[in-house]
Amino acid sequence: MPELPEVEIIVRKLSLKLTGYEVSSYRVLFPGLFRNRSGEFLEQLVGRKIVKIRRRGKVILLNFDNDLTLLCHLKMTGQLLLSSPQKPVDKHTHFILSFNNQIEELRFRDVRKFGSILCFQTSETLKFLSLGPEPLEISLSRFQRLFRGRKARLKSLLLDQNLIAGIGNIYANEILFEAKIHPLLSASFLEEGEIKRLWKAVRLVLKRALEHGGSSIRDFKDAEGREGKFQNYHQVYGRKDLPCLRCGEEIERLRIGGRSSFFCPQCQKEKGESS
DNA sequence: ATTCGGACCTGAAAGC
DNA sequence: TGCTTTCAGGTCCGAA
Repeated sequence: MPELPEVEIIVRKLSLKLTGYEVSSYRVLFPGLFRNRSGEFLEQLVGRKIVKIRRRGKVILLNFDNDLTLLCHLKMTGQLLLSSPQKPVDKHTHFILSFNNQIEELRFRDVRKFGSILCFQTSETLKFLSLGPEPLEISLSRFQRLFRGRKARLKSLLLDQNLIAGIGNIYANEILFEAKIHPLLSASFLEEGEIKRLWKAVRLVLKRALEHGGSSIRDFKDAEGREGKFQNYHQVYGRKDLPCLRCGEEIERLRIGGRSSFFCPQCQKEKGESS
């Protein structure tokens, strides 16, 4: 469910609330959540303090003061929720981290169970992450270099986390609309001006999404259980057959690499060869 | 080298 | 009403 803006919203709140807290106990309700038997490290978290919580792409990293890190990926329906320990635990809650300050605990909830947590040495972190640059930090010139010599469809490249980290299906669609580029366009056909538009669109769309607290289509909730509002501002995602908000043409839907792709055939003209 | 489909899961919504 | 099909903010793997 969550892409860069949603994950960032969660991380900001967790960082504010949990930094400095000391772990008092933990509960694993669904052991499959921990891959590579990394759950064996969990015992070492008890008595340790959280020193930093950060995001890299769509990944959430909780750093503890003994060189251990929890790496969380929410995949489609994962949630990290701050909750009162008194609140009943529902059947989709798979992991709970409790703190000495007993006012709030952290619960990992995930209906579809695609999400995962790894626990390992902080210094090993880089070995687990082969992610491309951050979309809000990359310079225009480096952004241009990303697409050099790439023949794949632009839409698929935007979703490639090794190329650029954090963009998912909603924002890839919205970014291409903002940049007025057809989703089937091969990256090698991108012109200089289009790349610049794309770079600007990436920044604009992600920043706007952040300002509106992310997109809640069905599952996304922030760390305090609140929904985002950016879904109310989507231009194309989920709007098949509805009029384009810019020109009135009907929004179309295609399948590209197995993912729904929404675009305006008028605003995002297909030019030349693309597939 | 790419691209595609399927797998991993559950549940909501749409279709009949 | 109820049964069936389709679809979903992600990624990984193996087969064409």
